[in-house]
Amino acid sequence: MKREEEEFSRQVTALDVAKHAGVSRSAVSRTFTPGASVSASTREKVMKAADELGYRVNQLARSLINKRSDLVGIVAANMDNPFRAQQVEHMARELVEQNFRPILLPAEGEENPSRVIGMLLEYNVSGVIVTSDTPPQSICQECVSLGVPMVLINKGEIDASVDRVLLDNETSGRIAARHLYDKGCRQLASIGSDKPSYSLSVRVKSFQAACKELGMNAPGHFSAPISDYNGGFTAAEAMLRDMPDVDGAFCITDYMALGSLDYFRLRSDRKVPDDLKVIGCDDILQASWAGYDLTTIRQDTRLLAKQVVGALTARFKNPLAPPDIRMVDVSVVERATTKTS
Amino acid sequence: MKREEEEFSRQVTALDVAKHAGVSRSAVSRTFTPGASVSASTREKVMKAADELGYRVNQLARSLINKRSDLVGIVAANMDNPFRAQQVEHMARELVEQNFRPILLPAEGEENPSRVIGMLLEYNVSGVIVTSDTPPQSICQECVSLGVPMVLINKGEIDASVDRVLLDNETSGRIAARHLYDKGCRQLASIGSDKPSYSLSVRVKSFQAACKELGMNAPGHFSAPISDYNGGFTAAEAMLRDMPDVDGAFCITDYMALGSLDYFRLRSDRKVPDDLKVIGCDDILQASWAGYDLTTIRQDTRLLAKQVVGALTARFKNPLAPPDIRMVDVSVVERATTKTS
DNA sequence: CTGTTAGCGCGTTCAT
DNA sequence: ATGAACGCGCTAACAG
Repeated sequence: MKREEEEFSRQVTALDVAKHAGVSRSAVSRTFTPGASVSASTREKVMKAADELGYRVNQLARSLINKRSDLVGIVAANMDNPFRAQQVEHMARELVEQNFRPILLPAEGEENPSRVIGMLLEYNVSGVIVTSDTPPQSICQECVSLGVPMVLINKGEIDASVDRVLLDNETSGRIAARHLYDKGCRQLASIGSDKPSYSLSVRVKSFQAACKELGMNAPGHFSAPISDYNGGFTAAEAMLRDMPDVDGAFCITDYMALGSLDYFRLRSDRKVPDDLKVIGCDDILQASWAGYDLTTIRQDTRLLAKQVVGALTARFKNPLAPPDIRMVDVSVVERATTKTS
Repeated sequence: MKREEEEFSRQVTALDVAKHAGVSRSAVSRTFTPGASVSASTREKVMKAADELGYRVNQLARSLINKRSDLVGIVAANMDNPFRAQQVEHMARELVEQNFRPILLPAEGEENPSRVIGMLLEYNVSGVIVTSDTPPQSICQECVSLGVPMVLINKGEIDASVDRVLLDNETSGRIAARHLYDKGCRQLASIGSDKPSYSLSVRVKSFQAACKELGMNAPGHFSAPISDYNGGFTAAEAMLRDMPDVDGAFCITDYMALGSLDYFRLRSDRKVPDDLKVIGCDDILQASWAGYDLTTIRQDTRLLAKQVVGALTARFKNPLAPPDIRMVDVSVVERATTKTS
């Protein structure tokens, strides 16, 4: 079935197959073009010849005509964050599933954005997905102004007419406040980042609003330069110092929550959940580890990925449609850090 | 400088630039071809016109001629493992740096390998990088038999004539044994996976050999189905049950070590490092977290990435060279889990 | 339903 | 150094 003799010869082309099958080049092309009209007999002949020769369509040549490469750029940063890594993996998986090819472009802030832009534009990517704490503005603007379909994940501050997928941050904050309240906490605080992204600041604001509605004192807010483990660690320290009577904390990401939990356990005398209850957001894998067992608000990254790719394909079909904003539902996963004694 | 009026018009081509600059199309082509001969004056004219029109070379068309797409497939699985995620990120970064485009293909075991192979071959990838606990054999074989340059990371069992980059697993195991010995441990054990990859089994074997050389009892070995957090957790349980006098453990990956540490802390009365010392391997980010503070053997993923891309480019230059095997040095990072009291 | 023809955007001869 | 012509592998529009 397979012949391996021509390792270093030129790749087999549609013409080769055509000759071998005794048909025309177009017949071959049509056989491999989804919506085409070929008789069953010729199709069979072509398939046989193609199989014997080990023929594969050259998508590069095809996309030169179709004007769509089916390449999709994933611009991602902060992949040390487990949530981000999982996001990227599921996105890539979903893209492959839908017959797109994910090309991964790591990009921290504004580090060599021109190179990334070049990769995107010179390869005629069909679309771009951006997921990053600090999305590279210049990349987004360039794509938008050139009409390259783009989907932003959990970004809201960019006012441009761009498709977005975001989890229900509004509800997340409210759920967090409500959950802590139900568990008997009355002195709440939130732990976040100095320069929060849109998503993260919405979480804090809705958390604060919900606290007010529930008739609690205005919650404290403590933040660190970066929303990672160390950030959670240091913010937790600040919290206990400046707000000693805190009895419930909402960490805007699980990644920070892990740091906070370790601070409480290792550097303070507060016992979680007895003296202090903690709730996070994202439901990263680590949250379910026995060492943390963190109550959190789940974002289903698999669903998120589906929504993102869905938004992208919708945009392909209708490039002129108004910007699409999709919301992903959230739900509480109750674990040990908010248990009542 | 930039003109954004033609969002939905066809992309600007080299011919457009040629007309605009009053030169021939070849002149434009030459201007954007690294090793070409163009006079400074025409080059300047071309550049000006290109800039005004927002021209960018169409790499897809270019690669149709060059027969090299500069696309490099990264076939990766188990990206929940932080070490793997970091590896992928650094690889992608290095590839972009070297002007390749990483296309990310998540692949667990033998799940739809034909789709992945299609993505690789139909897009004429210049090369493939494989990193996975369970590398999809069929993909590798297909690529090898078709002469697609491939680099395997930390894989050794595949005998084919393929380039490989591996960290010094041999030394890792010896260092682990020696380090535990130096810290006063005498009853050692290793924690690993039921079906270890090449790398992981070498680590265990060299660990055992080193124990013997040091005159210690033969170390125990305990394993779990998967080399992840939960695997480390359950293997630790088995270890304490079957080998109660153990005083030093070598976890073949940090990912497992985290699970083991949590088991010791939460489900046993052994104190680390007083009753039991632990050393891991990889130096993932979590190992440095205050909650774990794990002594480990570092693999520099940045360096690894450089080696991988280096091996790939070397292969491009000389397709017929004998298989290249590159070793990455390791070093101990001493933290709390092996401290002496 | 089939084969023929004409490009897609580009690099590279081959003359000048 | 420069322009004209050709071809990379493929699809689409056109005739039969």
